[in-house]
Amino acid sequence: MTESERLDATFTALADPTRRAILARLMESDASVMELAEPFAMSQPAISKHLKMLERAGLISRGRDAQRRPCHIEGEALKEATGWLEQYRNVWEGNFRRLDALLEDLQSTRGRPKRDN
Amino acid sequence: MTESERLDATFTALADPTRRAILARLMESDASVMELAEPFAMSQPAISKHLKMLERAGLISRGRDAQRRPCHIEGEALKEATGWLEQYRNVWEGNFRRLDALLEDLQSTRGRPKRDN
DNA sequence: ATATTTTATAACTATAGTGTTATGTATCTG
DNA sequence: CAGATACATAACACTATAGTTATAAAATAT
Repeated sequence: MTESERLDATFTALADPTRRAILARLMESDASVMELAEPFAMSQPAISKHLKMLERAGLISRGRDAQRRPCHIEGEALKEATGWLEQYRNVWEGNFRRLDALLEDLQSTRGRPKRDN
Repeated sequence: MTESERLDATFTALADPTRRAILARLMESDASVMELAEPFAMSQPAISKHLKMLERAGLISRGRDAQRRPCHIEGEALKEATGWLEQYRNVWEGNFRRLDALLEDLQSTRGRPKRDN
C-alpha cells in the first residue's frame, strides 16, 4: 500500500463518529467486540464492520482470548495522519505566507522591503 | 454543525488523494478552479465537486475575481482535526499505558512498585 | 455430545461518493 | 449584441458505506 492509499484508509476510518468513539474507548484498555458494541444502538455485525475498517487502516490490531478477539489500538496510522496534517500547521497558526510575502517583497524591491506590511 | 459533524466532514474531505493534492497546491497560493484542475486527468465538474466537499468541510473558502472563483485554504478545520488526533500522541510515541501500568502497580502493591516493569 | 458465547460472513437495502456528459449561468471581450 | 471563458448544476452510471437480519463458525461450558 502506498502512503497515499494508507492516508485514504486512515482518514476514511476516522470520518465516522462510531469508529472515533471506538478508538477513544480503546485508549482506556483493549476490549472485545461485545464490550465495544455495548454503548451503541447498533447490531454486533455493524460493529464488526467498523472494526474491519479500523483494522484495514492499521488503526487497531486484534488478538485472541478464548472466543474473544480483543482489539488493541495501534499508533502508526495515527502518526502518519498527524504527520500529514502537521505540514499545514502554519496555515492555522497565522504565520502562513508571511515568508512568501517577505520573499516577494524582497524580490520586487531588491532588498528594500516596504514599510507598510 | 456539531464538532463531531465537522470532524466527519473534515476527515471525509481529507480521505481523497485529489483533494489532498488540491490542498497542497493551495499552500503555494490561491488558485482558480481551472488552475486547480489542470494537473488532473479529470473533468472540470469533477474538480468542482471536490472543491464543494472541501468548502463544506471549511477547508477552503472562495472569492470572486471576474469569472473566476479563487480558492483559499482555511486553517480552522485542519486545526480541529489535528487537535483531535493529538489526543493519541502517546499511543505512537510509546509512552502509552506506562502511566496506567504504574498506577495499577501502585494500587496493587500499596505504594511499593515491583521492580520488573 | 450438546448448548452457549463470541465473532464473522452472506445477502440484502438504502444512501453517499466519484466520475461522466450535457447544459446553464455569469462575467469579460470584441 | 455576440462570442469566449470560467464555473456550476442536472442527470446518469458505478462503486463504496452503513446498516439490517439470518446464519455459520470457533471456542468454551455443561
